Amino acid sequence: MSRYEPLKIEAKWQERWETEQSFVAVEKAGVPKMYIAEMFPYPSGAGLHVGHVRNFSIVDCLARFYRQNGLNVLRPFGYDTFGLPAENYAIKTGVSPQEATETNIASFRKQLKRLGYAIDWSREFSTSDPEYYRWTQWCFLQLYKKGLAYQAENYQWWCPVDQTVLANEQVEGGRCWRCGSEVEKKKMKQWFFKITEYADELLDEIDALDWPEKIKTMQKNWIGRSEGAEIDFAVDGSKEKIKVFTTRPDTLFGATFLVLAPEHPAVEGLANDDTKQKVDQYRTEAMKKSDIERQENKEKTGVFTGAHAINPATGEKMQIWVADYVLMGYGTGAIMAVPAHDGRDFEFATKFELPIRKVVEKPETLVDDEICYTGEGELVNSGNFDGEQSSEAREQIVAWLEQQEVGKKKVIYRMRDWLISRQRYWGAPIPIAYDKDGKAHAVPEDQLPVILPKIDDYTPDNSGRSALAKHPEWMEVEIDGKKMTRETDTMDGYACSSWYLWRYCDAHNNKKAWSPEKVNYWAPTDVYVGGDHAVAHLLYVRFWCKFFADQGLLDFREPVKKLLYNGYINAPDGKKMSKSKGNVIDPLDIIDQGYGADTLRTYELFIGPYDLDAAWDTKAIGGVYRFLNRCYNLTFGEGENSKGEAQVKAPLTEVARHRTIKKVTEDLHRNSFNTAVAALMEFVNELYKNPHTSEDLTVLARLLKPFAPHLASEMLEKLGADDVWPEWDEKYLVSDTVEIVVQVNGKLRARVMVAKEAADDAAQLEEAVRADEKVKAQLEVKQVIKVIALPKKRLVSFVIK
RNA sequence: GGGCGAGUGGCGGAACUGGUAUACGCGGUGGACUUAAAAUCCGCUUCCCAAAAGGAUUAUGGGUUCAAAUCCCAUCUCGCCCACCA
Repeated sequence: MSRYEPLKIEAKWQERWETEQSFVAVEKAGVPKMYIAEMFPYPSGAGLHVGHVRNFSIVDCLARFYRQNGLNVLRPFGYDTFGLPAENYAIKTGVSPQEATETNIASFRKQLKRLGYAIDWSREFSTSDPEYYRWTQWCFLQLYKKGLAYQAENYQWWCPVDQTVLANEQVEGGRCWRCGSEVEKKKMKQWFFKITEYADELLDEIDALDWPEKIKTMQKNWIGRSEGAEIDFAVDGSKEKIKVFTTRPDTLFGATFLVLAPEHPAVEGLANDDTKQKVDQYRTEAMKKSDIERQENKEKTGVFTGAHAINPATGEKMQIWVADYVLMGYGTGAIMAVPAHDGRDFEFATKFELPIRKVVEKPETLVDDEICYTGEGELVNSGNFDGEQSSEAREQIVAWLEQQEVGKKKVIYRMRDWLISRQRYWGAPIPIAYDKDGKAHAVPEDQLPVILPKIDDYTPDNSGRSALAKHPEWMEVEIDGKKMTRETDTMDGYACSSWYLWRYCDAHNNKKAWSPEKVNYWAPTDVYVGGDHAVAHLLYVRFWCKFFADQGLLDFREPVKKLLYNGYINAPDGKKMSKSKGNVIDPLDIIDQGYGADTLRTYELFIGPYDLDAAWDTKAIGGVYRFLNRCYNLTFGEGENSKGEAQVKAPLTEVARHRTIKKVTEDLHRNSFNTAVAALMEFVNELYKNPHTSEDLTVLARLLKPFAPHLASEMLEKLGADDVWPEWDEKYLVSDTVEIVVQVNGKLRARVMVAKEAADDAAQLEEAVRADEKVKAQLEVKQVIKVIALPKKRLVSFVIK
């Protein structure tokens, strides 16, 4: 008898798939397509880890499942290669990012092949290929042409360690997402993509997406739409006006002072001789503080500017203060303070003894002893608006302000435009050059790509520019006959990953970024699988999709139909795997220990629901190996461990077979991989116990193939069968007699076998159940008040007294 | 502080629409095979009780229902996201 030797089987099938180019996808008119992808990885020097394997195995399982179901499947693969780690590695070791990336990709590719993934390798690319970033630069130019790529000088997040600016999305709790160091504010001229242009659409279409609620909520929070009004407050004795944003214009009559952010440009002109020194000192100190420090101390601080504003509703003079609880980055950087109806204003007013005026009456039903009431209610002390409901007064007051031209309705977003300049070498150069007056010009499309030159010293020079600035020979360029200087910033890596899903559909087009026919055949991506980038990447792809749809280059406005967000694989102790802790599990080690790729893949799908984090269990993987071994023995064994081929048709396994087909099929449709594997295990246990047929084994192998493709292929070859996904017949799932559960006063008291015909009718069912001895004994002494017979649920419930 | 989600054996988890709680796997344990071990195969394994009968049990306390892990309310715990956002 032969033994299950996964490594041998796997090498054989991997070689065959390679030579036969088994997974090359071709557009086929009239055949339903299925485009499945994972979020492409950054190929780090550490190689694949088990977290990747989980992510990729989900994709592969679905891709193979749909392929077996006759769909035209696209399952591509690529690499997100630009980024800091390669550059920092280069600075440390002198190995160029180009070289390191190539080496890393080679090892990733080797590992991926050893996992037996059904990848269309003909479409492979990485974002640092000039032939790829040529089109990333082209995308930039399209945005530039439409005014959606622009330059602005402003305070930006700056990471002093990585020496680059960061997008808002890359600042996590005041720290750099890459290196964890505290970020600073630095005033710089930078490139932006105008994602806010699409803020409303990005927000409004979230609800319709078949994405996890968690991700949808995060995106909504991130966009952070708020509706309100912008109101002008005249400065007393000056022509100056201060614009404030408020979501509660209904409380305007209760605004008793204004507060400006320390960075607010108007502050300077407001201070008088008496207050100037104090104001300047407060501003300097506040601006020195990092955001983390500002957040740590929530005790309100602030200074009076000495100036007053006029409340446009009451005509009253109100003091103008400076305080750091007002943020320059949100709204207008100035607020009207309504201490009676805002907690923060209340705290501030109490501390500095500023007036508090109630303008919203708490509904009497509310017995709330809070002095500051932030809810809705009837307006008081509000002139003509007294007696209105606050929720309705909002509109009325705004209309009144609009009439007097001192305010207007306004919607603002928490989301900022996307800052894409990076002062680093290892990224796609921004295709812009400056003339001698410093004016920006687009590099003509026929001069793309702007090649990232090979250099020796990658260290930024501390000037706020990338290492490219040290190469004047590269920076010089002639455009339309004029000498110009190239932009030395490169693009955020997220720009590169914002369109790769479409490049997969037409990966080697050297005339265009993609041909719309090909992309519109495959895309949008039907299933996109990842465990990271909940906001940034997934928001950017949606943004570019809408933009390119508007340019007529895509027929769809949402790039991802279904998003699966998989959980992490943690170390056995539940902690994150990390190199420094030395608790990393190497997938190749597991394979080479003799378990093989099939066991590893199946184990990672069996470990738990795909969307939850799971802890690696070194022992549990043995259980999956035993299961595959049993599959092998059923097919290749000579009877020692199985009951062999049945001479007659075996009704027992027939039922189990159809039940299993149904269960596995339905489970895969709802992405319940762990229960699908469990169903296969049950089926195998059944086959061990009962005489079975080669039909049983064929079905087993077909159902097993998405999980353990090598072994399943080997089994199918032996059985002389194809891998077409089997169908179940409901007729096998109903038997002549059915088990009826009998409950008495809600408790399970008996299980009674009843003929199916009788069980299908409520009256007959009750009669049949009452005939049972055990049930009789239960019902004998007491009076039956109510009987509920449910044929469909196979249940009878008695209530007795 | 606000929002969302989750709490089921020794462990990972199953129960999809309220209807047999604890599938499947790990671990544990008993047996078969073996001189022995490994591998393999076959049992048992939520808890209480010597066994059966029986009882209890899905974080805790209430409620709705003939029937609740599932629905509702409150409390506790954990996780994630947002957060001086006007």
